[in-house]
Amino acid sequence: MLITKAPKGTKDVLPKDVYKWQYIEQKVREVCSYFGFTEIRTPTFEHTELVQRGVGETTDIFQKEMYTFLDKAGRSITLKPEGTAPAARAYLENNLYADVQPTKLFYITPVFRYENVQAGRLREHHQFGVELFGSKEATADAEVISLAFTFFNSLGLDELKVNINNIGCPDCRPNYNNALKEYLKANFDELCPVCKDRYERNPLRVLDCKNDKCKKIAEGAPVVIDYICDECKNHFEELKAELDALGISYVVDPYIVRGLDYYTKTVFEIISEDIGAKSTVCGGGRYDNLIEEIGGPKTPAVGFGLGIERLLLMLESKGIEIPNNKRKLVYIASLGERAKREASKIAFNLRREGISVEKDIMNRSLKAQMKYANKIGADYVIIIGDEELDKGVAKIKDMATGQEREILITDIKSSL
RNA sequence: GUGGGUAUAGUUCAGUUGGUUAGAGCGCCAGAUUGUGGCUCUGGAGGUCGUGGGUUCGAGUCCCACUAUCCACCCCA
Repeated sequence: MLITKAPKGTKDVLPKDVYKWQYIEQKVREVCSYFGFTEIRTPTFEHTELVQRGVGETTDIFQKEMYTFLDKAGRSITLKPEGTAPAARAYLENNLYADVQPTKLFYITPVFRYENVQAGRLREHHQFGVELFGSKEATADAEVISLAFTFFNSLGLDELKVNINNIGCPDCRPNYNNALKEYLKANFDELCPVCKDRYERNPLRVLDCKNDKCKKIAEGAPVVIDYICDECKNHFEELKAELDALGISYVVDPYIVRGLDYYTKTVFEIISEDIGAKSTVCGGGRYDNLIEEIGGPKTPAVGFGLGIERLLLMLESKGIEIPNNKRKLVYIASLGERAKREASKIAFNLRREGISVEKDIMNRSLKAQMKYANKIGADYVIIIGDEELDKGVAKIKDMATGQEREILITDIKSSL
């Protein structure tokens, strides 16, 4: 029973839908090439420690959503829950930082999180992601945001809601953390056990605790953006100026707190209200400490992740049709033993010349073959019976118009 | 981790206060003058009513559990 069911939160992409994925992937590659981003493919699983250092120990992802197991040699392995840490690891491992900078990468990859399933939320989903290593400039942030923007536009999505925020850097975050802790201190005893832990390790996360009491306490808490240092403030202003210049409209949302610990300074997200639960389609930001955190040289970086399943839902809800350009298809209908054999030969030869050809492999009647040809959307049907065979001719029927004419078998290719 | 809905043919769904052989549309297959698709008509195949218990003379229908699935909270893409 269970073996005929894909695991919870996973989905098959069926032949009738594959063209949508191929179209999206094609657009990804196209737009990325315009921006000079090149593709990288990293493994499906990584050492658990990389993921741990990458997304951070205090995140939901690390604490309850990882697919982690021991391999046969006792190594702890985790299916990647996001694409940034693996890309950063590959950047380091392959010394890409030693090449000319910046390094601009993109990827399309499955990611895995053990979550409760709902509309637009799966346990395995696919992300198109982009990582720009080596630049600390706000123009790099804008480059990445504008890439996402252009990508959406290329699919016909233009009324986008881009939210941005700046959550500070290691220099100024402590100021904010202190202010926040000072604020939280009064009600420390009321906090849930998890938040008591967060209070020391990463107080920012207390702000998005699900516990009702914690939420209540967090309501009047100070906002990060009021506490950031001059450098962060300038960075933020520079980003806004850059986006203004590009004509990309955005909203400053001081409450964006991304769910990954590695973010510094810029964070942003692109929201879609109409794909079931209101949700993020694209989320990203700057992470200037991650590379160093996982053992590399201090390297500024910025990137985003974009959920392809959610993107598909969004396109559907907006009524945007994805083009499905089918190839011209020929069906060879045959009647009689000799004609059947001849049909096989003709099909084989045409296929080797780059034409899409189908023929009967079900031993059906001519009528049934015609029906089949119609159902699979054949543009032309070549009909061969023993009568035709004797004369060296075949009938060719244009399925759209219903018109039929007789041609020489040797002329089939030129008649299509 | 929390809450709610649903579970009957391949699919979308009916199924009357529990009562005999569980139905329809679509799809699939086959026929409707001998070698021709779409439209129409006719026929056919296909269901241990999610699984396991219980109540009852009798359960697709009522009760419980489990599982699956959908939706939402939270969080995320």
